[in-house]
Amino acid sequence: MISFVEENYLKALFQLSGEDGEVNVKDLSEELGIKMSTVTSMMKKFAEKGLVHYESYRPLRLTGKGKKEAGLVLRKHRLTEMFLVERMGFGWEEVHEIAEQVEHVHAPAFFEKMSELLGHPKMDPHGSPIPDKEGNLEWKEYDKLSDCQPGDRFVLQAIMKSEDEFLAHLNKRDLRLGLELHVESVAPFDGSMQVNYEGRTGEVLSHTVCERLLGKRMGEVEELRVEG
Amino acid sequence: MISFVEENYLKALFQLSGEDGEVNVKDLSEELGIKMSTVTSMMKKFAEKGLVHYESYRPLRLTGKGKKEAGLVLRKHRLTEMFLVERMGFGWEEVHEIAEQVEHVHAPAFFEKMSELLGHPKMDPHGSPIPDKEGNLEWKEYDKLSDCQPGDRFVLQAIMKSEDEFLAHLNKRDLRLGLELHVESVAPFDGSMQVNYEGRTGEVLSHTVCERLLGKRMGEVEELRVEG
DNA sequence: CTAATAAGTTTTATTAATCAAACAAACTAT
DNA sequence: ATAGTTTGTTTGATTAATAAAACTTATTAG
Repeated sequence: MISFVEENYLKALFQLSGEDGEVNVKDLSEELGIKMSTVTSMMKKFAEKGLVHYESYRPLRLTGKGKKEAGLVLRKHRLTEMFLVERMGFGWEEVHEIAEQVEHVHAPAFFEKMSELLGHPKMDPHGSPIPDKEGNLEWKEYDKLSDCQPGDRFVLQAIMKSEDEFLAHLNKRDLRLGLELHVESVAPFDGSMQVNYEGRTGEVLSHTVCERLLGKRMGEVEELRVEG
Repeated sequence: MISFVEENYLKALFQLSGEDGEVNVKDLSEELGIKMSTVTSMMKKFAEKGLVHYESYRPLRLTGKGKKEAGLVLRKHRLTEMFLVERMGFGWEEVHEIAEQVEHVHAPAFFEKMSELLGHPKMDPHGSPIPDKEGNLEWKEYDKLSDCQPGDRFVLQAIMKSEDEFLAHLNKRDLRLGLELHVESVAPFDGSMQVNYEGRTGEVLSHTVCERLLGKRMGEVEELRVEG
């Protein structure tokens, strides 16, 4: 049986995984608010259980099994959030904390019922995907904001490597999932972008940030293209 | 903060408390499926925290604070059960297990929302009372089946000192909350009763059992009485 | 290329929850 | 009342999750 604590490690590993799937002990430690020494011991246990690939002094990587288990936790979290909003009348701000608790309930029928009552959603309302019953997450092909051109519109739907510090950075700029951005200009020198969105005008985002913002790119003339 | 495990001890203590409020270490141990030695140490900790009155070799008794905390756990459990049935479409048989998990969620707003959506019920559908937000259980004045006379009707609404062995005894006889019994006869010798209910005729219940079955007694002529 | 710094690991220790085994008190039945 | 049984306690050990401190490896800035 997978414990409360283990579920939290798994979820954090999953969310900190970037494109290469690598996670640093430090980031994991900070995300969970737990000392690195503790994380190291836990990761050795996880390696024993076949949940992560672990080698001393190298970054961590979830195994297939680890990804699946982590996906199941994320599924419980996202279904709970949606259920709280759509069926119980909570506001989106309130639900994260509650879902952090409910996601650790061991009762598959409970979450399947939620899924059923919500019409088996594959996405939450912000476009974040909900893993399926097997814990598999369909990684839809997101575009990166950093690949956009001046004039493009872009809907922010997911975040790569969402550790707390990064989320705080986005929060300070009122950037949240579901938002539509307009790319104003791109600096050829460092790849930083100037964008407009919901009230904010001329906000500058560094290339590092833009690379980690995922979503749907809609070029200026997209609507005019002919299919095929 | 009160832990998962502690909440289970509290709920069990509450449910095993009889009229005198006393609970044996043995019963608690069996109810929880935990060795007596472990229970003893835990009860010392509980005494430190002011949750039980503890003296070596004497029965346990919840303190006021203990009763309150236990009441809050029971509230979470009962509200969850009702919510699962009335708002999520589960059957009554399925919900106990799930509620055993959900009751340990630390999120007051979650349970208050359930209560609100259910119209702040004071009773669950079987007549078991739901403690209020402060954990206080309004001990309505139940009648005991053992105080009934031949000819009386009696609605079973609660059970005193509900340890597993006793519940199994009731289960074997298809006795469950919400049932209406008819008292056929009472043996003057040992106080055992012969009762009829839902299909069963002439079922004999010992005095010991009848003393622990609580509910509403409706004498033959109750309806004819004048108020005051 | 080093020296300094950052990241990661090891070792030792603590706390919570548990059990087994040995022991002690309380109850019971003749 | 006393022997036998049941109930409760103590002690010693175990496992999971954690931290502090000392140590090692990796990265980076001159």
